[in-house]
Parts: sequence; structure tokens; C-alpha cells
Amino acid sequence: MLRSALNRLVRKLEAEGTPLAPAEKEALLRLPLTLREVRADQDIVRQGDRPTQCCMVVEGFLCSYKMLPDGERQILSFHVPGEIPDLQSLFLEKMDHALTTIAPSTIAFIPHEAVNVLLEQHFRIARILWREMLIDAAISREWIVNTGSRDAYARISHLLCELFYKLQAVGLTKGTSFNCPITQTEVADATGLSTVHVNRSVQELRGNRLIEWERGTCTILDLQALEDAAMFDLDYLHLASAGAA
Amino acid sequence: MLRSALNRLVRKLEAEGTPLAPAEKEALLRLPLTLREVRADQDIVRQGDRPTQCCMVVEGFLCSYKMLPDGERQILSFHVPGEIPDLQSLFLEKMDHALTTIAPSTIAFIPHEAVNVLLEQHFRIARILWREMLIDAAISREWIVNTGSRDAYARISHLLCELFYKLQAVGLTKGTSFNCPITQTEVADATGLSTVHVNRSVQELRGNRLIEWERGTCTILDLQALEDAAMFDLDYLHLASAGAA
DNA sequence: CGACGCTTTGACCCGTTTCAACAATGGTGG
DNA sequence: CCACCATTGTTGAAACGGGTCAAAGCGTCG
Repeated sequence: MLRSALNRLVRKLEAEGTPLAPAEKEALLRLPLTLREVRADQDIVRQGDRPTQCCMVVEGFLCSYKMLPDGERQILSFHVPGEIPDLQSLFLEKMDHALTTIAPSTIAFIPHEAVNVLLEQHFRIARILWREMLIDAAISREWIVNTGSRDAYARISHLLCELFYKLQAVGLTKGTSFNCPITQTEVADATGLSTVHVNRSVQELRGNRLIEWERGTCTILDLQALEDAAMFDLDYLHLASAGAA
Repeated sequence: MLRSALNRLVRKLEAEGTPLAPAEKEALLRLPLTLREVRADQDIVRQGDRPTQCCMVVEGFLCSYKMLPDGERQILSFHVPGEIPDLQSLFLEKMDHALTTIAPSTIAFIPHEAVNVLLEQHFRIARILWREMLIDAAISREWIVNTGSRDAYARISHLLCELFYKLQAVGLTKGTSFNCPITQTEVADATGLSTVHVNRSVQELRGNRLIEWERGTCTILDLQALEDAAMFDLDYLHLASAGAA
């Protein structure tokens, strides 16, 4: 289990394109990971916390969010296996958002010190992780576009395209199907819509035969049409293959 | 002029809290900067570009934005003097958004190679710049909240609070007044609202005596009330003083 | 079987958009 | 110094996307 967690990390870092040197790989495998099984809807880190470790998603599904004084919850991103959602806590002491599971998950914790040592001794790994964090930032920018400039139908389409490509990149899709434990309420919190309206839009997507989505499994029936509806442009995910083009 | 640009950079980096060592400061001052005066509404970098240099705002005002196929423009962030808005192009080859001036500006260009050398030789500077980029990401997250969860009145209030604190951090405010060359159309593109509605909301803010805003100068009359209206929480800007608390 | 969480539905309402003018402002050239 | 033009800001009326509220269906799991 611990081995598989570390392997996921190595694979993730190599997905950038550059294979790791033996010394680098070894340094990664020596990282002191602590695994934890977490059930759904458990906060991993809370807003205002000052973490001393960061966490990697080994299995499951996380999201980060902020709560507003008026009770609104805004989801800021979804995190799939291989990602290290709060790596930024290495540099920004105080969490400005919370991190929670939205499905039963396996999380690996890594002490900050260990990561800091890693970064100083292996600048190439530092560069790869730096790049990862910038991709997260690129996704955030696209989410601004999503909530700011697209209508409900396009927003939800876009979210589904993003999830599909992110999951595909880590090998968690079968064809155009993927496990999608996100509830419509969570889609609503992520897109700035009401659950009612999300529901109606999802039904519209189903009616147009763009997707099927029930009991935690989402199948994209017409990816091209879904991307068109979403005005989706893959570039922002900065996937290795796309970058090479 | 070139000296003042470099000084602004040094000051910005030291604003993090840690004063730079003489060797570090010297390395910065040796950076090969190219200055350029640019009038308003000129693209500095375009979506799809693969820049070989990055740029620092010395004077003026920039914004980054994306265009959608349907003609909508979404502004993603505003950039004030001292910031290096496209530093990320060091790590993400292809620009996923554009960068443009919204006021006459002075820009300093720095070749990627020079920055790369700097990062490898001075890990502390790398850490500071890394942190800067993460703060940009934190601001993007807050913009997701803004467009996703706040109504028009709060969105505009929030934008003004953000600008005020960012400008204050680099010493570009006088009291609670600051130079604000942003048009209402740009506010609309940044907040995902129509210009008409922005106009009405700004008038409401004026009517409630929270702000004055005319001819490029914005004065906040009641900062506390403006922050309340915006549900503003300073934490996300990760200013040095706030981090120390 | 019953309870709980998630999805679905209908009816009504409101914030925001759209369209279409018009007024103010500021910069430019004669 | 004024006439002109292009931006930017302002206004009103009508329409619409999406929100709210409230209740009912449905799966699933102890």
C-alpha cells in the first residue's frame, strides 16, 4: 500500500515528460509517508490551519473550498489521485481554504521538513513540483472563466471535461467513462449555481445525449459535443503531450 | 529608470519579510533588464505565445485575460507595480492567457535564461518567487469565490478592497485613495457582470458613502463597511504582516 | 423496514442582462 | 481656443436565466 502510494507519486512526477534519475527516484522512495484511510466528508485541513505536513491523494477524491460568512460554500477545485493539493502550505503558512474528502479516500501525509530537504537537494524535482502548482493555478484561472463567463449548461459541461481529462491523465478512466462520486450539490457549490438548476442542466445534458451520469459513474457519450458546449480548450491543463505539440 | 526598476524588484522581494543577502541583492541588480514604455490597451503577451522572457510591471497597470469563442472577455487578475505577472511562463511553455496594459505602463523584460540561472544559484530567491506565484494562485481562488458566490454589489466591493491592499503594500496609496485607471467595462469583465449593472452597483456604493470614484481616482470612504459588504478576509493576500500574526 | 441523503419537480420570484439611447469627459487637430 | 470625435459613464424599460421554497420520489444501507 505504501509502496503503491510512492509509485503513484513517482509516476505523477514522471508524467511531466522527463524520467527521473535513479538518485531522484530513491530520494522520493525514502520520503517518510504516513497513510490514512478517510471516509467521505472529512476535513483534512481547515481554513486558518498552519499545517506542518502536506498530503497526497492516493485513492479517492478531495476538494478544496471556502466558506463565506453568509453560509455559502464555494468549491475551488477537485483533486484526484496523484495530486498534492496543499503543497502550497510549504510556502504559505496559513491555509486560506479547507480541504475535504468527497469520497472515501486514502491520503498520504508527508512532513514539510522532508519535502524542504528534497527540494533543496534535487532542484529538478523542485522544478517539477513548482510546475505542478502552476498547473493548479492555471486551473483556478479557468474556473474564474467558468463561473464568470459561461452559462449553467456550459459550466457543468466544462467541469465534466476537466474531470475526464484529469482522470484520464492518471489512468482512471475506462473509455469515456469514469468514476464520479461528486453529488449535484457539490457541482452546484463548484459552479456557483443552485442544486435545482444543476439538476435541470444535467438532465438537459442527458437529454441531448452528451452524457450519462448515474450512481457515481459518468459516461461521456459525445466528447466533442461536450467540449463544444463547454467552449473547452485543453491547453490550460498543460498536460505533457499537449505541451510537446 | 533602470535602477528604479531593479530597486522596485528588490523591495518587492524583501517585502516578504526576509532581507536579502548582499550576494543575492547583487545577483538581482545584475539581471539584464530591458525597459519598455507601453501605452494603454497593448497586449504584452498573447494566449498561445511561448515567451522567452518574462516581464515586471515597473509602473502602470496590467491585467491578464482570456477570450472565449463567443467573444466574451474574462479578466483574470490585475497587476500593479512590482509584480511579475508571467513568471509562470518559465515553467508552462505555452501561455494559456494574455497579458495587456490597461493604462500607460513601464515594463521591464527579463530573459528566461537569466531567471533560471538566478533560481539555481540562489535557492532563497527561488523560494521567494515561488511564494509570490502561490499568492497569485491564492488570489485566483478568491476570484472564483467572487464570481461564484457573491452578488454584484459584494463583487465590486471585493475587487476594490483587493486593489486597495495590493497597492498599499507597494506604497501606491495616499490614505485610502489610490489611482484606479480601471474602467467600468473592465470591472464588468473581471467580475462577470454587465457594464450596465456594474454602473448601477458603483452608484449604489457611492450612494451609501462607501466610496468615491471618478476620473481615475478611487477613495474608500469607509473601509470597514466596504470590507463587510464584500465579505472580505485579508488572509488570502498573504501579506507579510498578516502572516506574522 | 425505515431513515437518510440525493435527485427530481413545480410554481413563483428576483437579480441581472439586453437593447437602445443619451450625457459627460477627454484628447486631437485646425 | 474651440469643434470634433471617441471613450466612458448613465438611464429606462422589458425580458430572461437562474434562484428560492417546498414537497415528493428514490436508492441504499444498517
